[in-house]
Amino acid sequence: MKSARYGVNRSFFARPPRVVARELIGASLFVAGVGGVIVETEAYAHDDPASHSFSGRTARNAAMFGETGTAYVYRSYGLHWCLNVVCGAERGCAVLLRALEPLAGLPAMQERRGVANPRLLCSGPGRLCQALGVTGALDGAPLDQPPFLIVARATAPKIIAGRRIGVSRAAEKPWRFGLGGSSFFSKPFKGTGRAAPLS
DNA sequence: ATATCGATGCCCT
DNA sequence: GGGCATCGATATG
Repeated sequence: MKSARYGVNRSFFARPPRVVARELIGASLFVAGVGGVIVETEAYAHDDPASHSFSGRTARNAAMFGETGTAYVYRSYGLHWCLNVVCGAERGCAVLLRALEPLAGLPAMQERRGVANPRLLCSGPGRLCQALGVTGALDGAPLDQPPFLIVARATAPKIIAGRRIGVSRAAEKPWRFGLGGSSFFSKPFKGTGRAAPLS
C-alpha cells in the first residue's frame, strides 16, 4: 500500500463555502499536533454582504483573494485572531472555524488559554486560535501542509444549521453549521436544541 | 439566565 | 468617528 496521506488535499477546498463548511463539520484540525474535531463553522460567500471580501481587497483580507486551501487569519476587535479556510470557485469565499472539541494537546491549550475547562478551550473563533497558537503569522499559509493538518471525517454526521453569530448584514442567512449533539459550541443553536458551553 | 461594557486594530464613511 | 465574523468580567434577575 502507498503511504497514506492523512490530510485533505487542495480539491477539498475547491467547492462552494457552504459545502466546505458542512464537510468540515466532524473533520479534524490540528496545528503542530494540537487540535480536535471541528464542531462549528460559518460560510462566507464572495457576494455576501457579511463577508470581509465584499467591499474588495485590502491589506487585511488579501489572503481571502489568494489560493483556495490556504488560511485567512485576521485580527478581530483589535485583539483576537480568527482562522478561516479559503475555498470556493470564486475569489473571496471562506469558512470561519468557530469551535473544536479538543482532543490532542490539551496541556498546550490550557497553558495558552489560561483555563482548564475543556469547554472553554476552543469554543469560539478567538479561543480556538489562542488554544492552537494560530496568529497572523499563518495568514496565507497552505492548509495541506505543516503546521496545519486537516483530516476528513470518516462518516457523515448529523449537521444542524442556524444564523451566523455577530453579523448584522445578511443576518438571516442560516450559514452557521454545527455537529449535532456537541457540547462545545461557542453559542447554542436555537431551535435545534443543543446546550451552550459554560459561561 | 441575560445584559452591558471595555479592550484594542483596522477599514469604512 | 463608527462599526465590527470577540471575549471575559461585572452586574443583576
